[in-house]
Amino acid sequence: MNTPHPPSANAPLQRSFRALADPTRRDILMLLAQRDMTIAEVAENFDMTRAAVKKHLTILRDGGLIATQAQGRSKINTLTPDGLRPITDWVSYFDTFWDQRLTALKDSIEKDMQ
Amino acid sequence: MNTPHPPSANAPLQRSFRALADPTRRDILMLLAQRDMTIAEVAENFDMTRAAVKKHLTILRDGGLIATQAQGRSKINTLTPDGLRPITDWVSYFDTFWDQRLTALKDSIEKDMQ
DNA sequence: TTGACATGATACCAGAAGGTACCCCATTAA
DNA sequence: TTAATGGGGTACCTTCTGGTATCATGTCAA
Repeated sequence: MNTPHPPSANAPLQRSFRALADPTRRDILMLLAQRDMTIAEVAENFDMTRAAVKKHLTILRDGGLIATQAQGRSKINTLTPDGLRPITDWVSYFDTFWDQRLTALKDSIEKDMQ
Repeated sequence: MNTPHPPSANAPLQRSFRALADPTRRDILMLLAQRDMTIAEVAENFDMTRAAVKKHLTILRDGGLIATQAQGRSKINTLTPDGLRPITDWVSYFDTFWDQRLTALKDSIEKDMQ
């Protein structure tokens, strides 16, 4: 077995991708992109129990996509500004590899045609 | 329950996110970004059976991230050029919502300060 | 044709994931 | 003080997921 590539062995990255892998969680992010909400408010938008929504929020929090601030007995869930950073970073890293490969391929074709 | 947002109710998007949610599959993508490989060649790079790698490749294929071309009794796995498109599209869509929200927030603060 | 080899397919298993139900704690309002 | 309300935690269930083992299929070479 080879050593895995640095980016994918990255635990925070894994938590980010995991958080985005569920459609309900992506919906929650869209809701919170419009305004901050308490857990109960988020739960009103879904056909599942508050406990289930809470689990999703915890996973989003682990993925660094949202943050929580206590306010009295309520807890406000807020989008984290740079929460998607690990994802976009991975995508650009990947694109770099991919581009290098395409460039190398093009070069070798050009060399063959000489 | 509200109607889910269009982007997250999107089945291809879900398959893309699901494909990227596993670190092994992201490693496979990195490998294929460097050169095309048969199933056996990909499997050489991991400490798991060929069957397991095959499953990962199938999921990557479902996610539109790789394509397969038969060559004799081998099957070459190739990266799909625009495979990450659903992901990047979702991210920009999300950023749009987020930006609108930030802009609205800034406006209301400015209004309050008048 | 026969054997070797790359892949495909299926059954099966253990653990993770998404969900519910239920109970407890803290805070707020009457 | 008391009741209602927002939230946390845990136990439990079902389904999905990642993995193995095993057998079947197709293709190439001798």
